[in-house]
Amino acid sequence: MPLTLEEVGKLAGVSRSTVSRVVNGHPSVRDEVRERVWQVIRETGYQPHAAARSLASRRSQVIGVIIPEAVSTLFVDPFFALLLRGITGACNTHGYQLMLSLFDEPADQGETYRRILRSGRMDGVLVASTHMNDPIFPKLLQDSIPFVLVGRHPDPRVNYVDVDNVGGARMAVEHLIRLGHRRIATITGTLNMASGEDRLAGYCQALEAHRIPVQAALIGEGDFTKSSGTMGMQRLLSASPTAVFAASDVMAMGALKALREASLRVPEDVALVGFDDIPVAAALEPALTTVRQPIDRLGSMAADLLLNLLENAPDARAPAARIILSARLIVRDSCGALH
Amino acid sequence: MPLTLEEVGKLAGVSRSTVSRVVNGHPSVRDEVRERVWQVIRETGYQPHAAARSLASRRSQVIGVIIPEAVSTLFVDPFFALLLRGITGACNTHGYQLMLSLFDEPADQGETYRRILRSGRMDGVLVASTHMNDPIFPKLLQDSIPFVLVGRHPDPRVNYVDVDNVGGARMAVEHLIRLGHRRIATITGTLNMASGEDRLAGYCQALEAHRIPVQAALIGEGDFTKSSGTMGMQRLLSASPTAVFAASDVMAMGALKALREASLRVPEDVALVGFDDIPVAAALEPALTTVRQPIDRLGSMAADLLLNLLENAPDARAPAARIILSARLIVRDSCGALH
DNA sequence: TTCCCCTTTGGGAGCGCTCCCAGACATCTT
DNA sequence: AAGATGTCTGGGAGCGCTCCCAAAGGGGAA
Repeated sequence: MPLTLEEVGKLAGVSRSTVSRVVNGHPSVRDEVRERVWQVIRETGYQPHAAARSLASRRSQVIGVIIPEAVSTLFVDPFFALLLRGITGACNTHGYQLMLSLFDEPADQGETYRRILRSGRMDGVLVASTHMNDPIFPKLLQDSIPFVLVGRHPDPRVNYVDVDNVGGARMAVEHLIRLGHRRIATITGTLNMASGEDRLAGYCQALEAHRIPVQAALIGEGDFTKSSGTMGMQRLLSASPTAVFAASDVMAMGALKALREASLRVPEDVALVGFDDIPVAAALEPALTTVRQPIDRLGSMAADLLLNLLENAPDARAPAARIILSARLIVRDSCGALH
Repeated sequence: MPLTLEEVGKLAGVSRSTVSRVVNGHPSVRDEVRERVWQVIRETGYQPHAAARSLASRRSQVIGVIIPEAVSTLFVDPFFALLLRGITGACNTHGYQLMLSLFDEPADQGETYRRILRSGRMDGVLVASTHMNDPIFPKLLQDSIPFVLVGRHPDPRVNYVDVDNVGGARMAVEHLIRLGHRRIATITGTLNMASGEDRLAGYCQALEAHRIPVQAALIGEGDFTKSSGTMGMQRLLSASPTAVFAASDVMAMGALKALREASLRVPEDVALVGFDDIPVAAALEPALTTVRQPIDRLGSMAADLLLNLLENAPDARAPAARIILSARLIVRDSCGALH
């Protein structure tokens, strides 16, 4: 049975209200009284009751992180772990708590949505959704629940933070061009995800910037899984590319397997570049050249943005914030640059 | 401005109390009335206010997951992602929410502990701590906060779920013995973590069971990081082992690097076995033989156990539950069994 | 018929906090 | 000296729910 404000007040010889003021840092308390109250709080280990506070103040100091169903299968991807680390970092410094929801059941998404988001449990949410047409966005907008998306979104009302997928992909492909490659293939990610689209766009931009025609035969569609990388590569082999840009490291690993099976050496016969810089990329044989995303910054920026929205005047008329973090090319062995 | 019980009641022509009974499935409501109330709830999308509910009922339907500081650096490890997936699965089926806390600041751990655990925000917690002497345990016990530990703990009051690290390690080493190895080295994990200790114990047990003397020269201490695997392997080289059991796949990868640099082939010159079966283990060259833990079952079992504790009579006199899940040897190329 | 009991319903009293208003003084002002 | 400020403090009135008790009404037993 923890103490209440009232009881702390009695111990310190003041009222409930004064203790509340002290706890919340309200200035109009005499120094001497404030000190006495803190003393009691310290001695007793008093801690305000979160539910009571949130009932009375209409805010919970909790934000949610929502990872929709489609993504949660990919949850093992270190991406989410890093993202969560960035998010919790920001939460810790702002004294917020984090509620994690994986939307597992596609069936009654509406029901789950209601239970989780309309119970007043969280002040705002971060959504890590890859599908821009996820039905959650209209709902969040309609309920005017403050939210920030991790990933690009076309709706002008959506606040988001994203990595510069286009620029990252362009860097990767331009690096291959600089190394003299002209027949550069790509294995794309899922094309109805923003990251899949954007990385393909970056590939195309790089080629066009160097007046290299974009050829359908050099574009293999994948879905970010390793096996789609292998299959994509196998299909691309007939076009005999001298270099391949895989839209994710995982797919690059799949491609590597296909190349090995075709007795092609990397980078001697085919140069390979990935995207993501997952932890094993450096440990592969050959070490994978790839594009690194500042994932935990992505998380902390998204959280910062959301907390900002919550703390400062939530001015509905202000335009939505769109933050793009730049990616970085990490040159290793698989592109042949170091030979 | 969401509706309240009172307002739903007015719309349905009944009182607050009746609506509450309907929402909570209390039996003593006339069927006709119940139906009418549900009708209104469905039409209006009414959702009870979590804070009010939790204030009045003294329970929040939220459990916490605490990952202490020492571990959060390793958070990128897919272990935690899988564990979280298991946990959220169990939470979703029981209608609980999950609050995630990474204890980042070792400095004021006491302060953070208080803020997070004594605010009444969660009904119980899962602790993913690797250090058995983590100061959090005495605090949790003293505050009698229901909790379940993921990982072994000697205190008889602690409920825990763990993987059979001893048995897993023994399996791995016995497999090497069966393949004819006698000079089997090990690179240990951090030795004040239960998993580090236990895997070493399994290694020793396997040797002893086959009357092979345990030699200090064949035991290299690591700390679960890749570089400690490399360094450990380098030190062990002078003892010229024919096989190595690394207490984690990540360390096995480090060891692989050291072996390569020493121009030793795996598995021809030295057989190598890891532990964990992280996703890349299969993709390594050679594919790594390792021990697989049922990580997401670990998470779901821990959550189930905790929710059980919360839902059913929290009988303080009942002995703590200790659940051990068995591990499984995954034979691939690096141990030489397939040659 | 009268009484008792059982089912169903309504309302009061909190849960522990925040927010606001008013009161008690002390300090200025004119 | 009297009023006008200003500073600090206490208490009332909720926040939206649960829990309990009591009341209303119906049915059966005596």
